[in-house]
Amino acid sequence: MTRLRRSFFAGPTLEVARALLGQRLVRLRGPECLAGLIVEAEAYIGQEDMACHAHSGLTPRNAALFGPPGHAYVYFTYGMHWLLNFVTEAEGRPAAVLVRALVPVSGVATMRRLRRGRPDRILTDGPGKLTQALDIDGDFNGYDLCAATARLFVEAAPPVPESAVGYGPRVGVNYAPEPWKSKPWNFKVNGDLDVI
DNA sequence: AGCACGATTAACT
DNA sequence: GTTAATCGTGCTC
Repeated sequence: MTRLRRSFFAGPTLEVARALLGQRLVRLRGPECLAGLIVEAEAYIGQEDMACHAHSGLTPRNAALFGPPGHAYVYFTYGMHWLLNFVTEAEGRPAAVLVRALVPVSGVATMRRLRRGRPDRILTDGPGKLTQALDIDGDFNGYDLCAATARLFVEAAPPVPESAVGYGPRVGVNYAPEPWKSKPWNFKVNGDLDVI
């Protein structure tokens, strides 16, 4: 399987988010390969986007957002959860795609253990859950997903047909003013294909 | 130095 | 449907 290259992540964030649906997120952990197909993603685009962490400028926390595309932006929230993003567009322009849900395809036994024996259907169906299942934390903030030796990257997989894609407002950003609160920048694979 | 809150989850009623 | 958990960050004093 071929890995998605930096030129992919350098594209417009909405296109990248849409195209990421169905692609395979791979996390090599020691001798193991943990992987899942991306079934929900969300775009955060630029300093003008009041729901984007970059809205009030560069800080130590969000620095990776301003960095080159194809790197991870991983941040800590609610005092307990790590969330994984892929940095997009040109270096200096803060934009990213939040990975919100996966369908596990490899290393499921390990994911169950990392998720403390929870049922398979809730292993990776949320942004904080999938980082737990794939053992992704702040150590991956700023990580280059396109490096030859990367242990976290995205592999090309069959694209999801347009008929299976749902568009909606982003989750958990009700604090943001309009129009940002209602931008339909959440992309998800409709139910039936969740079990590929 | 102090404080309010979050791109969430899980365990309640 | 409601709420506790839990702490780094960024803003105010």
